[in-house]
Amino acid sequence: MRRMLAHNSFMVNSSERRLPRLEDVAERAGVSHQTVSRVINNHPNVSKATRERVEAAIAELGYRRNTAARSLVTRRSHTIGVLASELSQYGPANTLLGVEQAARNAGYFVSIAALREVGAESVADAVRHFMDQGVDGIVALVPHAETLAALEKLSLDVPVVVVGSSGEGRFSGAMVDQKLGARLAVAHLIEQGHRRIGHVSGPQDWIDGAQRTEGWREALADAGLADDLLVEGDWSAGSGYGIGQKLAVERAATAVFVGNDQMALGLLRAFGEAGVRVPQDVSVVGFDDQPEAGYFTPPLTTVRQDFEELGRRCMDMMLALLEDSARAGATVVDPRMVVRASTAPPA
Amino acid sequence: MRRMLAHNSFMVNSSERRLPRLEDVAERAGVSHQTVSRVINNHPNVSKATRERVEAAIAELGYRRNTAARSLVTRRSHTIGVLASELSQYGPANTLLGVEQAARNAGYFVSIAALREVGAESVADAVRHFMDQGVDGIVALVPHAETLAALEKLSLDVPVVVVGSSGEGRFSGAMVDQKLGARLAVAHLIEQGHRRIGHVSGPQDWIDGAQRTEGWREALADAGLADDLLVEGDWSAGSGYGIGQKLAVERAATAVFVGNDQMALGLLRAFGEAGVRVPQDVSVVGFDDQPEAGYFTPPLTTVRQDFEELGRRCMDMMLALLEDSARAGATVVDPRMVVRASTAPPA
DNA sequence: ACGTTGTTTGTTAGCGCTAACAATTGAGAG
DNA sequence: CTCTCAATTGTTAGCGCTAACAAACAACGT
Repeated sequence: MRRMLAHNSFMVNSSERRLPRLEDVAERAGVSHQTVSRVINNHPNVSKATRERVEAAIAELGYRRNTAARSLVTRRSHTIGVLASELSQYGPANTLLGVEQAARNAGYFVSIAALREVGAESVADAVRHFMDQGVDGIVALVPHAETLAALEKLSLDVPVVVVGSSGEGRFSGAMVDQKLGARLAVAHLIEQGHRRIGHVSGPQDWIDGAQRTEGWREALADAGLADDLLVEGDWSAGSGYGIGQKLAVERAATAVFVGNDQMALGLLRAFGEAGVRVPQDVSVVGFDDQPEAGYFTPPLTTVRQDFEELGRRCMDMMLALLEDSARAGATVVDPRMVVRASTAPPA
Repeated sequence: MRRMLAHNSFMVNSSERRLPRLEDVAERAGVSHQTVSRVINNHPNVSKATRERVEAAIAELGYRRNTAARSLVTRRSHTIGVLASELSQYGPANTLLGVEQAARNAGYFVSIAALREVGAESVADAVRHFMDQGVDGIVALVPHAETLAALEKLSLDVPVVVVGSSGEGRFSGAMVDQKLGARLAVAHLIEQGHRRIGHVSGPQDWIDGAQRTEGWREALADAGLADDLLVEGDWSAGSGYGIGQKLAVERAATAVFVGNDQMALGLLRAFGEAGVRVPQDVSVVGFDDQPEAGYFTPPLTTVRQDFEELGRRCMDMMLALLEDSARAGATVVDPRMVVRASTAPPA
């Protein structure tokens, strides 16, 4: 008891010269360092008395295991790499939060790598970065089909969970059922009596974009309606605005299902400028339900996705894979309608 | 040359049993492992011939340095922890991207920890997480003054860079000049002839919120105008909507400077419903210039901040601190006005 | 020729931890 | 009172790397 080390929970790290090691704890508890190792790793064969003595010593010294040393011998870094593009978007950002939460709860670290651009080289670069770090697994938040394809071409020796994939490829996946969401949106419009239902889609090379369009098409087919009113945007409010200007002139549809809330915002703006009233003249449905959607002009009917839940599910799946690398599969989160003022029966 | 290992740039990791080590490279190049270490660490005293031989061997074997082993001996993880709250918001998310970009370019890994709630215990928890991981430094993306205070109370032995702090505390900081941004916004309104300029502020316990309010106050004082029209919101569109309803009844101001774009959206919505025309009856200025701001009804005049640049500056500062821990200070990014249709001279 | 530099390379130890094995102890059966 | 077995604890080796030192070698002036 040469020196008294603080173990106040608010004192995260003392300014001592050297951090205590297993050996220091062992000495203090009067056991071997291996016994201390057993205690911190919850090995069963440690007597209760010893365990308590060791735990006391750990608390007194404020001992924290050295991750690098453990990684070196176990070949496990307890780090999950999150490969993300479009992290500034509402969806991916919240998914990341879900992943982080679940990971930290499970004792894992979360490392991120943002994709600078879409393309195989950029993906390979990010993956190399993760391999250098020795991540135990990779969660791919990659909405582009191309990115996913590039990832599948790489020969990886860690498990990969893809967000937004149905898990039919090489990797496990967790996804919000985009097709279902689109069908809900279109069903809502049909229920209100709409027969000419257009679609402002997201880019079709995005997995979610293609899925939503497919759902729109299926719902229309089920109802015996035509699926000829389709325009492709780029997710941005600006593209929605441009498309809205055209649609305002054409006036072919009484309702429009828009691929995301941002494009819907642009559409509403264009309609407003052109004197097309929403919902009296045209009904508009968005997708995502970002927090602002309820304050658009008019408040937007949209499809809500629980991105955080998606992230948590992802991490759950990753943990399962890390325990038993044989297992794989997919988990699906259901979206739901949020009806606001931008939809109404046609005139 | 028993086995031929691929070193195709697309093959990130072979499925060999064991990854090659320094020793393997050394053997192949006919040198000692230490010489290989010198090559990969760019030590000067290696002859050109040897260096080339070693580099060839590295490429042939696809050797990648084991981070855990290096960390164990150097006590450097080459990892930066980003402590973030409100990561789902436009600003912090983009700042994170800037940090990630600069970090990866500098050969650093980026680990994240999201704050589950505001409060000292949550901060201590996240910091402990980072210390367990052995991060070399922490970038704090913490907009609450309280969070920052909690962080300052901890005794940390790694450098900390705070985003949004002016660097006058214990830590270095990188910030967008919020006060200047607010002054620009108010100056723009004054220039248009407004004399009664209200402010819908963000929460005053947020650093940025308080700064913007202060800037509004100063600009008014400089012009000899009253600063009595102040209401505090919570950054959300919903709070902006509620406040907008009240302001629409009171009609005390001819112009409103709103603390962020989202609250401005809510305000516009409330004004629209109440028949208050923007900008004819009231001018509105936002803050942030998120991508959608140009498509509000009407398009929003606002103050643009370059969040990614902020993130990059942060990381630059961190790198400087890591090289020379004595250095500290602050770096400031200037915001700029983006004038759109929501502002006009008073009637 | 000689020592005296400086440059390049090799050897050794050890970072802090866990896995594998070895040793010790105690309890119960014979 | 020994023997066996299981439970508990200790000992040893080594994960892959870098720092520190040692050795070898060349170049140079005297």
